[in-house]
Parts: sequence; structure tokens; C-alpha cells
Amino acid sequence: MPELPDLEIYKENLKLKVLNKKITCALVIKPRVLKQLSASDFNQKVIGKIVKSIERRGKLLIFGLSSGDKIIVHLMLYGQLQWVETSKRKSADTCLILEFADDSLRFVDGTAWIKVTLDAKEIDRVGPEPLEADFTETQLQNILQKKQLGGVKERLVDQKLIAGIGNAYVDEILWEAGINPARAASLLKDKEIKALYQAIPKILKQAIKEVRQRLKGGISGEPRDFLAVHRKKECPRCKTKIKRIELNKKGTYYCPHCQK
DNA sequence: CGGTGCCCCTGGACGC
DNA sequence: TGCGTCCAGGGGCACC
Repeated sequence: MPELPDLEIYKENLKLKVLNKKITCALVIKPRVLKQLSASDFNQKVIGKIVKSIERRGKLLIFGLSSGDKIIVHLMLYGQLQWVETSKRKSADTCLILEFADDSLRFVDGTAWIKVTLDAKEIDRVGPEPLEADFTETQLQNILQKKQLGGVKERLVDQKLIAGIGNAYVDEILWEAGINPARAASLLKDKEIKALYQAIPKILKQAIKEVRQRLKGGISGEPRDFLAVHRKKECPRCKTKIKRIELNKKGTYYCPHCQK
């Protein structure tokens, strides 16, 4: 599933493809991907409009239109973007298409879990951006300590608390900070919160670079080969065997030697 | 209002 | 090779 670094690169590369281009046609093939919105309303509001901006907010991609409307897309677990010639045969799992002059942007998902909306309020439902300068250590401390109960991992992947971190990168961040993912969030020491505060941008920025290099201008794929612990076998630092546990029904990987 | 657990769904991994 | 089975995984929502 795409997380902040993947989406950041999709955004970058999408800009080169669709910025300042007119949406000549829209096709809603699986209406269930539209959130509180009919296909005819969607078509009416986007066809003929020009894409003036592309932003990422958390795991959302936001296409700003010349009308002022915003197309807000969440790729969920399996959603993929495709940039193809409009005439190219479409696979059965294509959910929605935005057509431009010659090429189309297709939203493909076998599960049709992708969510598309025009409701700008969706954007405000997610927490602060961890790579923005205004994300402070005090903010992180509040996120971890505001409630007594709950593990540190579950807190960091809660989109209402911090935007963009998912199940893979949270493992990497906790490894970088040397913190066991099962630790109680509210009991972390100041030193550990500081380590976490530094690890978050370090891991995410590094990942953005790696993903950029690997996608080579493309808008699909989630390179994960450079990760240290998530779905890995041994710790690159100490060679200890990586442990896999389940936390909140999610596969969680950590180094029992480096993460306490 | 908060916490919990289920549901959405299928590709890919795995066992035989 | 090929068939059956299992299950990951973000977010919404019903339920208490």
C-alpha cells in the first residue's frame, strides 16, 4: 500500500503529466469508489476543467481544478495509477478514468477500495504533516501522551494524529529510533520521543529519495527493497534475526536487539 | 464520546 | 503444473 514517500513521488511525477491540462472526459466505471457522490455529479464537475495543482496530504492525492473544485483520491491498500494512451485496452479492474488530450489517468484496483471524492472536508480529517516545518517535538509528545492507553506503533499510524505513515514505514521509523513497536506510547521517555522526532523525517526523506530514484518518473509501484526491517530477515545493523509479531492485526517487524 | 471489532476484496504466497 | 486455502491490510462504521 502506498504511503507518504510513494505518494510524494506520484505527486511529483503526476505534475509533469497532467498539470495545466484539460480533463476532456471522465469515466466512472465502478461507482462504488465515489464517496457520497453520483457519477453524473462527478462527471459534470470535472469534465472540461483544467488541473491547476496537484498536492499530497497524508495519503491523499488532491487534484485542484480550474473551477476551484478538488478531486481527492485515496488509493487505500491496492489502488494503482496508470498513465496510458487513451486508446489502450483497459483491464477489468479499472475503476475510474480521467481522459486528457491524448492520454488518460486511470485508477485501477481489483478490490475497488479506492476512494474518490470532491468533498474538501476530507482533507482536514487528517493530522499534521510530519515533514512540514511546523511539526514540532511538542506536538509529537502530545500525540503520544494525550491518552494513557495505546501502543506507540498504533499511535503513529493513526491518520488523525499524524498524516501519511503506514504499516511499512512505521516499522522503519521505530527501528531507526530504537523503540520496540509494542511499547506504551504514553510511557516513552523524553529521550525516546526526541529520537522518534528525528527518525520520522529522516526515514521519510530518505525513502522519498529512494522511491524517486526507482520510479524513474513513473506513477506506480511501491519500492521496498531498501527497507531495514519491514518484511526483512535480519537486522542490517547487528545481523540479529528480525522478529515478526502482530499488533492490531497488522504484521509488525522489529529487531529485538536494537529496539527496546 | 471512546473503544472494539468487523467488513470491504483479491492477488499472491504457500501447501500438497 | 495446478488447484485449493489463507490472509494482509487502511479506513469506515455499527455497536455498546
